Amino acid sequence: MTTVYDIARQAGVSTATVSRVLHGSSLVRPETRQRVVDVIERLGFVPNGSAQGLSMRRKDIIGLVALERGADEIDIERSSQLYVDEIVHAVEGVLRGTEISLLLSFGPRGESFQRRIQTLSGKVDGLLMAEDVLPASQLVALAKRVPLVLIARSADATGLDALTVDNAGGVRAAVTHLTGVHGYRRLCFVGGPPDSPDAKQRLAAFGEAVHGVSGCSAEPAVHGDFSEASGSAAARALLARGAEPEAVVCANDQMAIGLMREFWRSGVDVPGRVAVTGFDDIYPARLTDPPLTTVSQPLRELGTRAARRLLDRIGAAALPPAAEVLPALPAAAEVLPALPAAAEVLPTHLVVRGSCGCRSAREG
Amino acid sequence: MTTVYDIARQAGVSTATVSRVLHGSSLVRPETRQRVVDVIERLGFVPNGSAQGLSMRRKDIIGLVALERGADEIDIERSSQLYVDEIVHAVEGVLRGTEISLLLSFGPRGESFQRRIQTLSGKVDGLLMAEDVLPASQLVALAKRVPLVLIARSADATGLDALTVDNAGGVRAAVTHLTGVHGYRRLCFVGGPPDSPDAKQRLAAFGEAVHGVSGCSAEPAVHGDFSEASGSAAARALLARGAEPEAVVCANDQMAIGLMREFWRSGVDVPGRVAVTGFDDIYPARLTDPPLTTVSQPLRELGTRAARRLLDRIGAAALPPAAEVLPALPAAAEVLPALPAAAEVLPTHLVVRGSCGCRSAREG
DNA sequence: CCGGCAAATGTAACCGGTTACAAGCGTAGA
DNA sequence: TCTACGCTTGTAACCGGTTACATTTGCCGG
Repeated sequence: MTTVYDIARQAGVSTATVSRVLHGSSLVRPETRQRVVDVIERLGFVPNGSAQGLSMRRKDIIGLVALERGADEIDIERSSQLYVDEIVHAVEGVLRGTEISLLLSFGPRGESFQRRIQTLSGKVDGLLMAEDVLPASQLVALAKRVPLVLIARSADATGLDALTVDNAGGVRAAVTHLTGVHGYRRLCFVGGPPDSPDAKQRLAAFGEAVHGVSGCSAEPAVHGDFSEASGSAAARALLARGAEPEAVVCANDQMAIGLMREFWRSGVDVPGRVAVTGFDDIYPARLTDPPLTTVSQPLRELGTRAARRLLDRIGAAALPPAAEVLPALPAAAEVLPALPAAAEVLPTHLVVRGSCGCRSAREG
Repeated sequence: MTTVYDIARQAGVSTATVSRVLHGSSLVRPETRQRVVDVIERLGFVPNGSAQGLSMRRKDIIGLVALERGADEIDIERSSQLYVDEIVHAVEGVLRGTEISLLLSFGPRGESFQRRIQTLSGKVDGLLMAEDVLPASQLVALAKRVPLVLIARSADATGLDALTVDNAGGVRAAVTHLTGVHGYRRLCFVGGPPDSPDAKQRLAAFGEAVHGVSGCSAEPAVHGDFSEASGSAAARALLARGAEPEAVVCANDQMAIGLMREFWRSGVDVPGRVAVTGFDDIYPARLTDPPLTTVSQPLRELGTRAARRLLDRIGAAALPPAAEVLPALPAAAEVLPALPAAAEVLPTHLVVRGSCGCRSAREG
């Protein structure tokens, strides 16, 4: 491979000058610069990232680590990753105005993945980590070596930067709607996998919310794994109980969709006989029949904020002007300058469509 | 940050020994190894990726570059990226059995993105590149510096490794079904953006396929950008023409969904009045009403193969046993050992559901 | 008790950039 | 003509690992 030394030789200058040209230093005489640029272009030279990283003590790479759930499943169940994908794109969007690139790693949780994360942490300037990939102890150890921002982490990781969405508020809004507007009293919750902090929070919030409504009872929850298949299974479990509930609150959209389809197959009318709500507001939620009433979470915003927070921590040189990157929720971001490690909670909101019993045109 | 020198000093050995321990060399006396390991664990040492990369002439990172279409759009139109996301996960899956990690970069095409790719190419051992991100000339230049595998690239990049799906065959299958089974004769194509090689191939194939059926006519195509919104627009354009076609073949599912929804709003029955087909078989295609008849492409397979091909090129040390990673299409992969640069085309197949006019239970 | 060989460990060069510091050069002012 | 100063450029150390080669140590048979 060609190196700065090659360039230097061919242009008749020293490597220092080549380096200056590469960085647009103003200390180079225009004609010298031109000579160097010519050679660089002719040889198609691109500096070695490792050498640069070593020398500058800065790799211009950040990492994103997340769980991969049910990766080996046979079918298209992939869509359960929509969550992560959305965040990936949001982060990438922030990085776009930057020299920094994104290194990512998904894994099934376990020792092997933990080792992967260790290695990865040596290749990056900072790390975004979603959900409970690592135990809290390892997290703080890691945070000592490399800037770390947590996404959708359960509350155990105190003292670290963390972003979450208001799961409790979302579930509360759904329950309030179902009980207040529609008057349902016998509700049931379909929960997610135990390794999801979001799922846990939603379950807990459901219990409390139902408890707060007089005459309202929570039937024993059914538990799935966020996949559509597990939603269908939940529906069957519910039907097997005999008297199904008036309304089912699902921990995510995926399962709500599976549930509705299974009900449909069994001839159970939604929302006539059973009302259903989801959580996430993923794209297909608008497409189902009836369209799904669900809690929308600001995934994009979550990713964007997490990325910006991390870059701040790293002390990234070139943050884009920040204008127009965060059109929504304009305040709060400016409160950060002091940058105390802090947990930030982003709002969620109920999107009322048809599956709760509300009349709705088939609109998005 | 702690370095091998720190470890060496504290363990009372030389850096060479530390390095040997890190790599599990058998030349270290067990008790010495233990002493070093203890220090490493106590200090939470992780080797600096840049230094390692520089020294080993190998960064253990590969890159994935793809277009980000309509990134700035206001709404959830994100789902048009489903294509890339699927491939990302497939590639990640291959890398999981490896020391290598994935660096990715999406961008809107243009000079700024091209510079980003240059920089990125200095940070990786190899590159996967989707669609027509770079002009062919730059591609060959790039391929000289770093192993390169193309995904869904148009045919202009000859002599380079490339993976594609059989777009023509898929469209042909759809047209054959619509004309043969259902007897439609007046067909129309809704095309994708001009910067998508897939879109171009599908359009061309449509023309040829229709031409091959006697009495069959192709009405002037409408062009969208792969987004659902542009599908709706296409529907309106079609309706404005007066006599709508008997069947509409869409270049992707996204647009087919938008089209169907717009038809529904306008009271045009699908498939009663107009039949519709898509391309891709993304997850929501099963959920629409009627469920979408579409051409399925093996995205996962595409990503997996591309990744393996690249790793082969790099000469990656630790490829997983290859068993069980590629359950489908078992042959052909073994033909590679010689590794001539080659274009490989993966098969597509028609998934018949309801939107073409076939009776169908609302199953997946 | 010693030469010789194998195993274990250390020394130092090298990977390819960056940059503090030194040095060269041209010109303006004395 | 000489000095000083500013603009360009070069020299070489350093970033943190790896590894060829040299060296030390331990153990064997002679």
